[in-house]
Amino acid sequence: MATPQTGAGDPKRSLELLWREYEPQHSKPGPKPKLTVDRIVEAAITVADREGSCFGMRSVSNELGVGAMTIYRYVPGKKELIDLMVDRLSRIGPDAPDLAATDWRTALELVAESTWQVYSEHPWLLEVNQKRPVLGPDSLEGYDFVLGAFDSHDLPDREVNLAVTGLMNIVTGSARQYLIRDSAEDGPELSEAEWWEAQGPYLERAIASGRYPRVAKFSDEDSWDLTGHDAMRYAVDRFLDGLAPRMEASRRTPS
Amino acid sequence: MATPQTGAGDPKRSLELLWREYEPQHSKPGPKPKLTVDRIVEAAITVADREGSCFGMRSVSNELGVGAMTIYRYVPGKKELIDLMVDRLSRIGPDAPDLAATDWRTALELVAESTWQVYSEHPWLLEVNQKRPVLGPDSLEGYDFVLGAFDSHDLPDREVNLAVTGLMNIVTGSARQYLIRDSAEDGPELSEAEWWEAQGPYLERAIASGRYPRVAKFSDEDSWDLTGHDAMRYAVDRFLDGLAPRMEASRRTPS
DNA sequence: CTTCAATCGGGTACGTTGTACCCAGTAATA
DNA sequence: TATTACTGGGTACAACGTACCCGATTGAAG
Repeated sequence: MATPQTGAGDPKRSLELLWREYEPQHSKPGPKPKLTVDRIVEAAITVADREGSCFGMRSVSNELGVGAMTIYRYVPGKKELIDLMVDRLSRIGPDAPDLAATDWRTALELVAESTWQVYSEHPWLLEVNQKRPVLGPDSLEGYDFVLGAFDSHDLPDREVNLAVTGLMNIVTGSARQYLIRDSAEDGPELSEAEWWEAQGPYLERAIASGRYPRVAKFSDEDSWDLTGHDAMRYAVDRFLDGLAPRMEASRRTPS
Repeated sequence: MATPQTGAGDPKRSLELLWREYEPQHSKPGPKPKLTVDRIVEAAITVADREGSCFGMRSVSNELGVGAMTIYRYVPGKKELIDLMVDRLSRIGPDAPDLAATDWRTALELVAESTWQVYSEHPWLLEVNQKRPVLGPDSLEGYDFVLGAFDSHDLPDREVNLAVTGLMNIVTGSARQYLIRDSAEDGPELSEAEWWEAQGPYLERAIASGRYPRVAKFSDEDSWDLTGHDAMRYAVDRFLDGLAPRMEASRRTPS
């Protein structure tokens, strides 16, 4: 229960794993390893997609058909494994467009949409609590990729950083609100409709009490049923609206 | 480990608890209850502030000086308790200003700042994964309070909803990035400085590899050390910049 | 006052989690 | 062939949420 955190136990080992600096060409005694870190990470992602963020290490072992403790020969612990999984999922595909060749706004919208897509496919990502930024090779490449959207502008470096961080945080924040419920409904929890049906009478009574006048004023309309994607797009759109004048002012002249 | 979710087990009981519709005036046989739900919620918040989101039910019992299972006489389970804690923390103080009497922009900035403050004081809130919106009395009152910022405007209800949701998601998203690390460092985890010191060599080597040209181009500056609050403010400011023309266009004439 | 019944707090115990530890088997080197 | 490092598998433990039981307590009914 209750969301223990994801940080890094032994940072040295964790970073070695992230940057794949291990495996001394394997001319050591002993049997050859049956697994690889990458296979474990891939299997763990599969399991997490199925079981949600509360996936168990035993499930990962099972997915790989090995003993429960075998994984620990490759990965120091669950926290480090999650770090690897997170970094893996921020890998950008080979068919990614060149953001530098695109208008800055459509480029950033594209980044937001594709990030949203990743969250849709792996909602457990939103339930993971990273104590420290992971910054593995794939994350770094993703960041580098996004920076391409600012290539033809002279926005100060610091502000570029702020803009990218802000955009990602907007997408992540919106996704958390709306996508978490899609992941791994374990057991006797109820559906969306059932929840609102149960909650309805209480809300009606509360609104009828007059203690929430402003909510009451527009509660009977369908102003409520907005999808998560709508919410994300609205926030991103307003954010980009606000960013626009600064981008235009810093547009680099083609000289 | 790994973030099991917060939803609602039995919705009926959970909602009764949220709306405090229990306790039939106590003219029943049996000993008088030693505790109240509110005392439990308060104690649980104290414990969570100290131990982080991975606080244990036994710690709450201990804080109250009762047996481990006694809490379960009042609250069906941990998930429901967390729901109550979350709702409790979105209560607005009695000294809250009247947003309707304030300029819309400063009003929304105030909302963002005070939300940030709540997260600063209770970082474990950011680690909690709510599967369904809680919408208890305090949350609803908080929402009603925020709606006051739009009183003197004619923005469509749906867009008001989108704007408020967006603002909250921006604050929450930013807070998650930067505030989670402050909560409950349990055991042999390392400090911020140690982490960056350990990560530094890897990043330098990665950047030197030339695979991240854009990151390399502005990595040696101090464009990186932005505080979480800076990041939040930048995102909120751009969002409000983008919202501004729509707010101005919908300003209600004093007639 | 006695009896009944409902409800209290406390204690014990179970299943599940991450993972520390031990052990027998394997393969490269001397 | 003997040595030695390393493998995967199994057992075991502490901590967790919580189901369950039990004696004690207190109001209502006779």
